[in-house]
Amino acid sequence: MIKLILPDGSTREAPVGSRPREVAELIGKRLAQAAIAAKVNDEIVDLDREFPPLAEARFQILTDRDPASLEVLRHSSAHIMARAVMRLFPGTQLAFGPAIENGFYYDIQSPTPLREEDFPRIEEEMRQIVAKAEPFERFERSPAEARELVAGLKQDYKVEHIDEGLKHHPSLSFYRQGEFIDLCRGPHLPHAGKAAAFKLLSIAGAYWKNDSSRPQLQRLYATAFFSQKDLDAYLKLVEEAKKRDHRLLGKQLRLFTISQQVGAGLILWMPKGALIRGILETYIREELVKRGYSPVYTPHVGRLELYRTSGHFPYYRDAQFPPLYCHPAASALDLCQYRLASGILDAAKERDIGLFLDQAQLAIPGYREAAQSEEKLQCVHLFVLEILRTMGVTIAAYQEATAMPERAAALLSWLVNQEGYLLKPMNCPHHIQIYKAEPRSYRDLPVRLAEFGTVYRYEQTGELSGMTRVRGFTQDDAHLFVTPEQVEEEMRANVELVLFVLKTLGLNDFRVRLGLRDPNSDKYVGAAEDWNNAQTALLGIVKSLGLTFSAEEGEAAFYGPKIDFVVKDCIGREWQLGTVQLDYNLPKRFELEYTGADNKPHRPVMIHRAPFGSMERFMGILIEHFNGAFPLWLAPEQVRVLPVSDKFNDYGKSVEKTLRDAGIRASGDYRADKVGAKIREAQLEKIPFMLVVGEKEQTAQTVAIRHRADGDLGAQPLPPFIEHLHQAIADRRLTRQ
RNA sequence: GCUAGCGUAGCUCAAUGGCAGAGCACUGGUUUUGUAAACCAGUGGUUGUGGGUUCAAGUCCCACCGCUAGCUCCA
Repeated sequence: MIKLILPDGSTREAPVGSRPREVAELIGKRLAQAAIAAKVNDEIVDLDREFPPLAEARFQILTDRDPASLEVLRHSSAHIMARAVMRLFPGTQLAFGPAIENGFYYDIQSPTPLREEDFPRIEEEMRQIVAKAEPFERFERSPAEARELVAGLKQDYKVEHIDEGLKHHPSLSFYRQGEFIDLCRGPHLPHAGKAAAFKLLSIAGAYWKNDSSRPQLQRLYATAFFSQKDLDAYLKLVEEAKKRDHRLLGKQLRLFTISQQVGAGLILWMPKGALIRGILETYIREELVKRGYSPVYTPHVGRLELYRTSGHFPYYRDAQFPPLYCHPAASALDLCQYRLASGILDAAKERDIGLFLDQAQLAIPGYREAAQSEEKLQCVHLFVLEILRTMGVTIAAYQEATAMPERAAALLSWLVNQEGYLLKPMNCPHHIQIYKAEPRSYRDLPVRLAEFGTVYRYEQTGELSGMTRVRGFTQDDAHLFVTPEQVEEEMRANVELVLFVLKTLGLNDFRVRLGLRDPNSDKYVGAAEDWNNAQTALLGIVKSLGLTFSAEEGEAAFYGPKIDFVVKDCIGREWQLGTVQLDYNLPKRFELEYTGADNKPHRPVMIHRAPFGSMERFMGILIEHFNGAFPLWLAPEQVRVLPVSDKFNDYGKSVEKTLRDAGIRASGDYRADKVGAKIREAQLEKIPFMLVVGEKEQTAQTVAIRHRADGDLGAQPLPPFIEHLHQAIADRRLTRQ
């Protein structure tokens, strides 16, 4: 017998080999009917799963009121969807089909690609399946039997998955639903009839096992609820959220624009957006001065050699605007050098570099057809010789070299002597040169150099998105050069600065991510010991500040670990805003020093940090956060004066002038429109205050105040109203009161 | 970059392969207005770009550019 402890504390005995469903029936018929799944200790299991051989366990029947049931429903809905697709598109291969935050998906590969037009048919087929209310039956097989079973079903991805990941499991579970059998861990609904409300949402590509070198499948996104009412409410919520989209509001409120003529991913800040940005910059600049930062200015380009030294140019080669070389042959030779230096590559890397060379439009004769070996390098080599000959360039060391690495080195030594520039992808190398411009003593540290530095990164086309992912952006950047002893205090102060900034703007819905190195990856530079020290230091800081955070391997920068502040946009995508990063690597690469108290040279540690992250992304998120209704201190237009008719335009203009003289961003609407129309327009522009002026106000020398959210607030003389505005602005108030 | 979809006036959207349209905005006029849209008239287009099929292309085909969703990437 197993002793079950129910949520209310009561206990029940259940024989070994019995199932949750039987217990539910004993408790009550209605409960058994409403049951979706059960929770045994902390595990969610099928109603028909035998109890494990335990002496006692916490036990709970889950109904559609438990949030955990929703996940079960969605997982089962994924099976139902896959079954429907299999019926309509015979020969479809199935991959993974999990429940996700607001629904579920299934990755599939059908002989004919699915399109959104197919959704109604699929949904209809799903309804047919649901109407039959067939049970989900669980059974187990050994890995070898399981492999045979899925191979017999002609499910190649499932076979591959067993071979790659599951073959060492003692036993694998399957679920059968009518003719449909799927390898699956479960748990599932008792029967398909419980899947009351579902909707297919979108279709997109997704790589098999999230690996871009593997085949790309079709991912069908959908969602499911226990009732149509819940589904409708969810869909409505999504629709409402989409109205906050900064791309939409940015256009409506004329905050920014993107022109195809200027280029994709390049933000043009319109006057109103620029005004808000200016206020934010002033705000943070004042804060930095208080905190001992030194503002600096540096150019938008730098010598290539600088970025070779920092590592940015070679490391992010394919995510940068092409280098600007003065010599006409240098761009081509640079690409050839890059390829030669890369050596012989595996298939995945060869594909990537091939794509990169295609994108750079470097057509090396015979390269594509050449075997994946020394042969490809030979093509590059012959191409280099051709360039040297036709362009009249002599590189003696190259011509003399016999081995490919030697040739790559010879080319590089020619290239580094060429005049070449890079649009700066990072500000740190420039700030480092300012640090190096004078000898530094331990007494000078920390040196804190701050700049609104504009950087350029050639993001993949598919990544560009409004203001949140762009190709040119301005970081509210700073680099701190500190002694090892100062690291902790300075890191802490910067994390606190980020928290302060977020709080000022009411951005409370963020998460903290501790980005750590993936020890199995080769993409990180620097000594393991430095990494460990840095990571331990960061961990200590987030812990001591009492922040809830998630430590994530593989999320570090290539030169050091970081603490990121991540928020969600209106459609639920996550974006990194503020960041604080620790770096032992660049000080080494640039041989930074300060003189210690012992009169000997020491190496400083660098901290990279940006509380907003990028002005563009921050602005995008802020637009959505405020739904375009910026608080008074940020509103591009704070007050609009609305004369009731043009008889009162003169009085309106005097009110407007008084406001402007008091430093308020005010305008007036003196068109021959009714006041209702003027109000409507000001409301749509989300202007915080409207001042209606007519006969009464002119006579009494007052203004009738209307707030965009709170409506008519009655008449008041101008001076106290201005005083109120001044106070709210000074306090950076987020609400009217 | 990849998969799927999309691109018509400043904005939101119409238009069986058969004369490119509406509303809003804008301009001019009338109205003199009291808390979310007064009325009349007018301007506005090489249908993203370039090719092709066709008697005829916004519509069909190809390439490129851009946008959207997701995947991969993200200093």
